[in-house]
Amino acid sequence: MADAKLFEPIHKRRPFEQIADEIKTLILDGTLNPGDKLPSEPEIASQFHVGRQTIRDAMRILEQSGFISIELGAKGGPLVKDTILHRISGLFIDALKMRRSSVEEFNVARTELENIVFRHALANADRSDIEALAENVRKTKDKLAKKEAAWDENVEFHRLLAKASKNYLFVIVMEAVCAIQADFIIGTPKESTIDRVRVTAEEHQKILDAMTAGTREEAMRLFDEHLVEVPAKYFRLFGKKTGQGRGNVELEPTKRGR
Amino acid sequence: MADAKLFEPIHKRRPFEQIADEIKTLILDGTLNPGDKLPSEPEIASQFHVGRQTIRDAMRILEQSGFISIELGAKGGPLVKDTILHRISGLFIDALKMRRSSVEEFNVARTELENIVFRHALANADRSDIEALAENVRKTKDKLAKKEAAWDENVEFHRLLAKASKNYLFVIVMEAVCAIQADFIIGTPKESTIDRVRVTAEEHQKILDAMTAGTREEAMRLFDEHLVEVPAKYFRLFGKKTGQGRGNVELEPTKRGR
DNA sequence: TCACATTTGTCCGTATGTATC
DNA sequence: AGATACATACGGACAAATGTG
Repeated sequence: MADAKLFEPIHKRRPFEQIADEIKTLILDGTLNPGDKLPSEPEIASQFHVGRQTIRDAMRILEQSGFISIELGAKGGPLVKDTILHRISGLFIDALKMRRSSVEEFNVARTELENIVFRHALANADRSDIEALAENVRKTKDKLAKKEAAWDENVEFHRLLAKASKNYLFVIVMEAVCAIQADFIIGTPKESTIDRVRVTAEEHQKILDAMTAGTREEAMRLFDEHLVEVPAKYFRLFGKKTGQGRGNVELEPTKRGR
Repeated sequence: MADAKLFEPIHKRRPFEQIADEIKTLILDGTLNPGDKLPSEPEIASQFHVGRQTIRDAMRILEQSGFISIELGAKGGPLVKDTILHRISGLFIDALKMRRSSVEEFNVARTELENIVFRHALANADRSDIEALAENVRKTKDKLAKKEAAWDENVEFHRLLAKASKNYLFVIVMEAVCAIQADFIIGTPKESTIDRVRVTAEEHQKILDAMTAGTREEAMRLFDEHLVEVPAKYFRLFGKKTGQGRGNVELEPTKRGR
């Protein structure tokens, strides 16, 4: 009897939230699919019998939740597009910045998470996964031969491992881990980058070889050694001001050329 | 030379996005803190020299990103409030629904993640963490004595373990895991719930005892046994329609009493 | 190259619902 | 109960961007 749900309706759900929910449901249940174009804002507004402003608020929610993207111009408008993973990664970074989380914490968690994902990739990878990993290493080496950095390809290797684990939760978490690391890496001296990428690519090759021809233990050992820590000196997740600005705050106006 | 970043500016950053970013930066760098009240919409609009609609769009973004909440009425307005974890959890659920992820996948990932977090909690928990866990178990038993379900308290036990791991990344991930599980649990027959909660609370007590008085191995064994799987029959993450509705789609109007 | 149509982005004015005093 | 202050919502208008003829 005395369950929860007794004190639910603190405040009514706002109309633009309801509309966002309805459209979100249409996407989740497959009525609308990625690639589908939604009607224009005035069109949706008239169909829901609300004003344009309400629809715009709903569009902001759907955009921020990673369900749609909006394109400008004549053939533009709301487009169903799944960018949820990107949004999750962004919120992870925001959360860490908000809590002033340290790079040491990240290194610890990343090591644990990557190891789990690799174990599952080792157990569940099929032929197409191995092929994708091989193709990734090949592409990376091609780029390196042309003196290109190929940082993205090296990160992609880890994403492919997550995909090979056959567990979408691992895919989500690994995507966030990669995004956080990329956020750290920005600002790294470029001279060291190309060499670092080369070493990493070599290690990826050896890990892949061990996955196909070697033993499980060997593969896990190589992967363990592969997980170098992000140096603390590249830590740039905010953490300056102490925050004494309580109460109402004056905002700085933006400069907009009009 | 031929780096990435050549094809960056697909579309310019919209004014309401810039404003959302500026306010977000003020929060992240500590100029604005949780509990601070932002000026009213017209006030912010005049400070940025833009119209109210632009500010409203920015507010929607900040709200959806978990940085502010908006309160109605005279003393209302935008309020800095960190709900990022809640937003991340919501996006996790959305992502799983979008990919029609199975409950088996969730069980596998949850087991792995909870085990890691528990190992780190075991290694890093301090006196106050143990005390918080003990208090949680005590409160749960009190509620059970009064025939109340106390489901939330049992979930909270796992959140407290994540906190004890001293790693905020684990806190984030565990929060998401708990939220996903709660999403599954909705719809579970109520008769079995109260007994289930009682068993769970007993196991929590034993785990806590092992953490304080027992051996590390014993604690981990008990925790392993504690992680029962979410039965597949409670799986209710969508997955019906096949999605043949390509092209422009007619939306259903909402019924609004006016 | 030059209009033209379409759609989002933006602004203003006004009205309503809600919470505080 | 009434006044006040705020977000929410409506309608109309123009500017900016983009694709088309």
